[in-house]
Amino acid sequence: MSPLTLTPRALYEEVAERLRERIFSSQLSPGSWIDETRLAEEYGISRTPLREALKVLATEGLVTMKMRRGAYVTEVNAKDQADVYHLLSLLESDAAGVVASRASARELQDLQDIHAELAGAVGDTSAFFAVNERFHMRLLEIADNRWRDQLCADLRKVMKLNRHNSLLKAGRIQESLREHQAIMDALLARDAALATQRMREHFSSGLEAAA
Amino acid sequence: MSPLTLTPRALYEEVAERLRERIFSSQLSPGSWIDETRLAEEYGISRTPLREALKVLATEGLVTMKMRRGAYVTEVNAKDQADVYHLLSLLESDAAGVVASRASARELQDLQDIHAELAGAVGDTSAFFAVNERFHMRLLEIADNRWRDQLCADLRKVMKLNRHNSLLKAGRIQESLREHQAIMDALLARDAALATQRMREHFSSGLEAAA
DNA sequence: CGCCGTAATTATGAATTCAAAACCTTATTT
DNA sequence: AAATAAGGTTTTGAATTCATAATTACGGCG
Repeated sequence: MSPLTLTPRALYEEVAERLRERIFSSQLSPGSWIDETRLAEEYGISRTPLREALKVLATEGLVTMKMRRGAYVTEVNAKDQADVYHLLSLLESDAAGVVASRASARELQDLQDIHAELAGAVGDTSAFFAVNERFHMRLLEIADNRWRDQLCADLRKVMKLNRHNSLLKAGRIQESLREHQAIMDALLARDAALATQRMREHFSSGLEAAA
Repeated sequence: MSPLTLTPRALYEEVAERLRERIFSSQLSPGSWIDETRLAEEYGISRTPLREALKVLATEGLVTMKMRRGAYVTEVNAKDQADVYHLLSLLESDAAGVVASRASARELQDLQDIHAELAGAVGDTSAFFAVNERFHMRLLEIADNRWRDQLCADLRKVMKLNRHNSLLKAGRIQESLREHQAIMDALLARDAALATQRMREHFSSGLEAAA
């Protein structure tokens, strides 16, 4: 069976995504050599798209290419995680401020609807996670900066794929909901500075919970 | 004795660099299609390393890959330009705050040295540009977040796609120098909030000058 | 017993080949 | 004459092949 036959995205992108997951879940451990031939065979593809994916990952900094000796997994340590989280917080907090200033009434209503869903999903952890993700996504969408969207998506991948540093701890659901409420209040009040600050606090407490 | 000089970096990197130059000099203009076959022939190489280079550029945002129709030079409209600039401002301003809080005396001295160089290069526009670039680079380096470094580098490349929106207008040299001085003062005073604010203002006036 | 030099093996980097999708031209039909 | 269907051409994406660098294995030698 070939799981890669029908590809909505380019093959090299698909492969890059799979490799990222392996890297962040430590199936490909930091510092280790990446065996092109073995992986290509395992995925049932040739080395060509795999090598393209590796070069993409090298540009992203996840992989280090050594001349004539192949690709090695770059180490993503605790500091890296913290650094990425910091950037995510910075970008999304700013987005919250933009939304508070410029969102239409309709868009704020959208967010409020999602927030209501979130409140209703307190019992179901995985549903809560999913709705939470949607809230943040929609917020970014409304902030209307496709470059930021891309950056945040990439950064979130880094965070999400490390199982030990989930963006949202199970035990924090009630607290997280309250923080979201506070953010919504600031957005509805059109207070950009407050929305920014509360989003930053939201991220900040997420970090403490992860520590 | 050293054949390393013949292959200082990988071929695909060399090609990527050449393509960047062509893009920045508008020999490859935004929106235009990139003819793999023609370019490979022109460089006297096969399509394989050229395609690898294109994928790297796509990751950087300079090039857009369209499924089954090849590579196109990314087109950045005025809004894109503003959006990217906003992110650059956000990230570098935050970096300035971090530097103010955490830089060692030695590192601040480094910045001051570069700043002194900058002051000495007021007469030579291209030298001023180069030193200015170095100042910002060094600041990021000291902020010590390799993920941000990468993001900023990529965003700056995207800014360079539009020749008319240089990050630093020739006519603003004196003003720019004063702003750098103000930033340095805040850094030396270890005032993170002030450093952040002044860096944001520095970017803000750059945007006005570009408009 | 260990060290070095050389042959064999393996892996990388790049060219070439190949299948299929997109495109372009042309001719046919209404 | 316009629309469109057919066929041929170009171009992309990916597999395969090939040359060379690097690593390993082996054997002779000190």
